[in-house]
Amino acid sequence: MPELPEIFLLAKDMDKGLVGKEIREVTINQNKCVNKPIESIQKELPTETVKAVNSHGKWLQLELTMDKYLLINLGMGGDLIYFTQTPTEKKYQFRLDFTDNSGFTIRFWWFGYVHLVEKHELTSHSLTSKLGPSVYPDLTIEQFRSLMEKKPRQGVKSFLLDQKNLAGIGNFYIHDILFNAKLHPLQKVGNLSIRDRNKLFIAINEVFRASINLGAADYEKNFWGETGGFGQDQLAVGYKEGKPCPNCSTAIEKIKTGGTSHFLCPHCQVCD
DNA sequence: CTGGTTGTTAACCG
DNA sequence: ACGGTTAACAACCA
Repeated sequence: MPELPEIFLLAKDMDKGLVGKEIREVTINQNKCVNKPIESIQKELPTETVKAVNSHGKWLQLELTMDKYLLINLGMGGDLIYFTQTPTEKKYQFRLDFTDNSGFTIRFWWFGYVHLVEKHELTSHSLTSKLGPSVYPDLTIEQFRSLMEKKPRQGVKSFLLDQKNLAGIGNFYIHDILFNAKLHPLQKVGNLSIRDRNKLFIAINEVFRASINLGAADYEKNFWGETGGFGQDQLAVGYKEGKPCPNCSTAIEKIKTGGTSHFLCPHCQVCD
């Protein structure tokens, strides 16, 4: 559940369901996803209690007692699912059991991370300390404008996907965000008018709000193991090569933008 | 068997 | 230094 809508909802559900629970046991089936030896994590985590769960972009942050933090990234596809007695999922890389016999399992489709850090290490943690602000729901238009002013030469797609600028946008939602703002992915940030910048800000909020309202992406599972209601049917141009643009009926094109492909309407989204 | 993919980083190039 | 492009990680699907 890699992008912001999925992680945002997961953090909310985890905060609702896990605060106050005490960790009894940790199971790690893939040592590459953790940042310390398995034995030291299994020694450190038990007796810790969950204080709060927050999200930052595509990262989950479990705040524990004793100033420890568990930082989780589900990589490219993956789920984190709650259980009350025994896990509902059979395959998992990471599992946490609480003293009340509930717990959760984490399964990565591709590579993900579960890092245990001290509070004072948060500012030096290489994977999260350089993240920009989450794009939803608290980012203001003023912050968004000043971030863009720092990167005038970057292409707008590359700008939005770079987590050091803004945290949370990924390759699934980027197509419709740029379509809603009527922008070409390779347009330089510095060439965007004030109106373009405002439209882009609104587009990000519209797309993410629409997905969150439907329970996020339908290709991922939430904390309770249920899939969301936002899928390709809810997208305007993403993954719709050859279908008519909902705005002007021109056939949607699939183009290469660097290493990834991008779906756009060649009539509505043009580059200067 | 081949190619593509919702994420992230490092290495390389101009 | 900066932005763009690739490869690697390694799992699943068409």
